[in-house]
Amino acid sequence: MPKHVDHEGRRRLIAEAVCRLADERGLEGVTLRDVAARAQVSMGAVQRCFSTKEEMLDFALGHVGERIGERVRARLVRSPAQSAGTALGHAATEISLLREEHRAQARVWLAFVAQAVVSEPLAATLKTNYAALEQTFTRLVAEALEDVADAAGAVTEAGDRAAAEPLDPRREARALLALADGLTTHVLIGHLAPQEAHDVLHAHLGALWERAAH
Amino acid sequence: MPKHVDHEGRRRLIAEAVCRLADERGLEGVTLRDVAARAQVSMGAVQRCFSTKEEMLDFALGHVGERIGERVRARLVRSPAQSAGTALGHAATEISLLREEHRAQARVWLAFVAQAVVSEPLAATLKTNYAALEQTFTRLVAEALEDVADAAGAVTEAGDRAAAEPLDPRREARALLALADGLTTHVLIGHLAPQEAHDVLHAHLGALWERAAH
DNA sequence: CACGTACCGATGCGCTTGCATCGGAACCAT
DNA sequence: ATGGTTCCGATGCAAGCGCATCGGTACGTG
Repeated sequence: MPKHVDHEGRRRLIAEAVCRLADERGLEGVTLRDVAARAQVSMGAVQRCFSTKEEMLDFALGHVGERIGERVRARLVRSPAQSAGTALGHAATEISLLREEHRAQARVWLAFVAQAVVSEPLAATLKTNYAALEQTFTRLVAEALEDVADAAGAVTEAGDRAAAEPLDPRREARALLALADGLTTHVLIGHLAPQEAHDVLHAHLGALWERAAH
Repeated sequence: MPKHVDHEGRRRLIAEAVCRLADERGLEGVTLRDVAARAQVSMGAVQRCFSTKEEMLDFALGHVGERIGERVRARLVRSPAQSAGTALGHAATEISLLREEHRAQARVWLAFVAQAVVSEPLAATLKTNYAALEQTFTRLVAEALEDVADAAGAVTEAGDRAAAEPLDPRREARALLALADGLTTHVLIGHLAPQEAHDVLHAHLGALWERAAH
């Protein structure tokens, strides 16, 4: 058995080079040669790790998706003492990628989303990620709504609670996810300032609590 | 004075060819040769209309933006008899590009948004369009909120009206716009069905009326 | 210590891209 | 008619692309 290298590690290394390039010049500006140069490996090494360019991009997308998912999860375990409501707020803020240091991730994400519209493998990877996020957020919303409803119920002693439209946790999670994505996009193209997007997002969450409490 | 051709008309013709191609293969798949072929003109004609490819894409983006803006405006004047609230609902539905026949426009729009992140001219064109949309929606939201507040005020006779967080029309308009964009994106990549996105959007609007009426 | 195997980096190939060039066709004023 | 001007479509060109290939190198085993 001759020489052995850490293939998986190299794949991740290359994936991050892809991300850095996609951040700077967009996905169109990502070429095998530039990726190799940025990852400090030769072009042959890139080709041995991924049999085709699309496979490389797909892996890079999965890599970014994992990082984002990890960040949300990390944020949740980092602030467990607080209420489910604030946890949801933190998760939503995290997923919006509004902070300057995550702007690059946001650009990469948007580039991949646009590409996924015309690339079936990318779309599949993307859908898996969104499905996981939706599940996480649905759970968070459900917990937060229960908390608020309980608190309100204790105060009004189970008073007038006949919502015209019942709050569906999954629907609210979907709204939150879509809103976060839309805000991220609008910040990226410069239509909104990060602070403005943050305000909109938290106003939406505030409205959600208000409705939950009646 | 020798031969003269309708330059502006040809530019629009080419812009629509660009859109058809961007819909099918994404913006990366748009080449001068394919555009020329699709628009039934020679490559030289394309080059005479636009001095560079980026200028062509920028014009095409402006073209799409106009079409979308026009559709929203047309929808508004088509249903003037109804309340400001339903008008806002129609406009929001229209801007979400959820209907199958507008899916192509949505794909093109998303492709341009992604490209604008790394292209300053495209970003400028995009920002202009979003600014106009935000203004339109802010006005619609303000009118709708007034209507609802008046109606609620008449019933409760100016009763308990101390919103914890006052409804800012512009902020609500921004939320609506971002939500619509996010939902459109999620439909495009197949994460949500059009019907599901429609439900989320109208649930959001419903919540807005509920809050406005207290 | 030497052998064979698995990896590496460089180079080549065919193709496509955006853009520049140019001879000829089409038009309007004279 | 006719001349001059404007437009057109084909072709050329250099650069860059993804991918395939191949001799050399370094490693782990017998």
